[in-house]
Amino acid sequence: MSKDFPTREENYSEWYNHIARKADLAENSAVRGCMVIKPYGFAIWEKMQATLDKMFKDTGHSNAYFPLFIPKSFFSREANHVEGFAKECAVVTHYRLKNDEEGKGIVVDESAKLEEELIVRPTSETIIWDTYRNWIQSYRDLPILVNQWANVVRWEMRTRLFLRTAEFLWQEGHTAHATQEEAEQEARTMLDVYAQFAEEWMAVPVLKGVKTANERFAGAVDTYCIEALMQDGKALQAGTSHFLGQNFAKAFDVKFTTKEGKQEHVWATSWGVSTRLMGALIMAHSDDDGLVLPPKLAPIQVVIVPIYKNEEQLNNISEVAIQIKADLEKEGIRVKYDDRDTHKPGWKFSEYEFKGVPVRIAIGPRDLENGTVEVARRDTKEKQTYQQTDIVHKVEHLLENIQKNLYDRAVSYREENTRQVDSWEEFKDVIENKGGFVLAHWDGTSETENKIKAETKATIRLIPLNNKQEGGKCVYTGNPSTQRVIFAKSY
RNA sequence: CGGAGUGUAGCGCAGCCCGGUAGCGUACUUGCAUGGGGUGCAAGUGGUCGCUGGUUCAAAUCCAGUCACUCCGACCA
Repeated sequence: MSKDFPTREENYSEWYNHIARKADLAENSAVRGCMVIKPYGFAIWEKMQATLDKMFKDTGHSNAYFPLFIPKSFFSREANHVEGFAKECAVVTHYRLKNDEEGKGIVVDESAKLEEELIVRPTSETIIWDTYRNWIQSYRDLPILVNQWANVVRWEMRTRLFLRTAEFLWQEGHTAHATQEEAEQEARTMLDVYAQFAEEWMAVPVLKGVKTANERFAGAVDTYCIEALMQDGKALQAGTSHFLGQNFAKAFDVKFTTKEGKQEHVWATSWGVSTRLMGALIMAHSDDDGLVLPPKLAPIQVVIVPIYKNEEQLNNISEVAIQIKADLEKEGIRVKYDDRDTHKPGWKFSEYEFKGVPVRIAIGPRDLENGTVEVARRDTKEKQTYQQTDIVHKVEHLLENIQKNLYDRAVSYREENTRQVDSWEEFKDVIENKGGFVLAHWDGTSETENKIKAETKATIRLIPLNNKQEGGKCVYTGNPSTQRVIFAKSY
C-alpha cells in the first residue's frame, strides 16, 4: 500500500489537498478561486446542514432567503462593515452582452451599464437589515429569529479547498431583539449550538471565547467564536456568532415602539458556519491513508466488501451480505454493499479508507464456512473477526466507540499542544517550533497584538469565556495584565 | 498588489540550454490469467506542446507580447 503522495509530516498543505481529492470530496474548478464540491463531499455537507438546521429550529429559528445582489448604497451604510469587506467584493456593473462588431466574439455591452452597481453578497447583514426595517414596527414584532442557507462570494487573493474559496456555502442567522440582554443571550446561545455541533457531531473539540477588537467582525460590538486546533498546530476558526449592538439598526433606521410607547433602535445578532467546517473535519482526524470521518456524519457508516473467485461464491456471499445490510439498516445504520465486479477487494479497501468510511466488513469464502465476518475500523485500522449472529450489536457498539475515540484523540492532541508561556523568548520559540495554543498574558492593547503578529505571525485567537482572572505581566511589553489569552497561528 | 515559479494526452512529468518525425509513467479500452490490502502480461485509443505575433527552409525548443495557474507575502469564515 505504498503512497506516492506527501505524508502529514512532510507537507501538511499538499497532504490536505491530496486527502480532499482522493476522498472524492472536492476539486478546484476552472473558475478562479472556486471549488467543485463532488457528490461524496456534498453528502457530508448535507448531513452537517440537516443536523445544524434541526438545532436552529429547536432553538426557535426559521429559514428564509434574501437576494444574492446587494445595491452598493446599502452596502456602504455601515462604515466599519464596508471597510471590512470592500477589498474582496465581486461587483456587477452590466446586465447585457453582445456580439462584438469586430468579430471578437461576445463582449460586454457598454450601453447596458447599471445605474447603481450590485455587490455579490459577501454576507447579508445589509440587505437583511434593509428588509427588517419594513418588518418591524412594534415590540410585538420582535424577536425575529431567521436563518438563511446561501452562497456568498469573497474575492480572496489566495484560496484553498474548503478553507478559503472565492465562493462558499454557509448559513447565516440574523436576529432582531428588543433588548441588549436578549441579543447578547442569543449570540451566546448560538455559540453554544456551534460548539455542541463541533464536539458531538464532528468530534472536534473547540474553545469558546470572544475576539479582540482586531479580529472582530466588521460592524460587530462583540464577536464570539469557536476555535479548533488542527493537526499541524494551527488554529481554525470554525464558527462565529456576533453581537451587533444597534449598529445595523442605526445604519438602516430600524426602530420599534416599546410597550411604553418610546421609539428605540433594534438590537441585532448574526452568526454563521460555512463549508470551512469540511476543512476542519478533514484536518482534525485524517491520516496518511485518507479521510477519517466521525460516524455521526459519515454518509456511509459501514461498507460491506465481498471477496470471491467466481459467480457462485459471490451469490452465496451476497445472500449473507444483504441480510447483514438489512439488519444494520433496521437499526438506522447507513450501509453500502459494494458488489461491483469492476474493482478488486484490495482496491475497494483502499478506496473506502480514502473516503473515511468508519467501519468495513469483509466477507469471503472462509467466512462463509465459519459463519464469521472480518470487521475493520478506520480510526485505528484494527481488524477483528466476529460471528455473523453478533454483528449488529458489535457494529453499533463500534460506531459509538469510533465517534468517542476520535473526539478523545483530538482532545489529547489539543492538551498536548496547549502551553502556558511567560517569557517572550519562550513565546517565540513555541510559536515558531511547536505551534499549538499558547496561553499568555497580554496587556490588552491592539498595538501589542499587532506587534506580536508582525514578529511571530501569531494572533490572539480568543479570550476564553469565563476566563480565569489572574494578575500577570504581558508577555511582550511586561505591562500589567489581568488574564491569559489564547495565541496561535491560524488559517 | 510585491517576490519566485509553472503551462506538453484525463492526471503527474521529460524533452527546451544546443531548432530537424511528439515522448515516459499513470489512467482509459480490449483480451487472457488473477482475486483475504491499490494484480500481472499483451495489444490499443488519446496531444493544432496556454494564446498571439516575430526570426527561420524548418519552432514545443529562440525572441517579443499576452493570458492562466501554483507557491511565498499582504487579506480572510
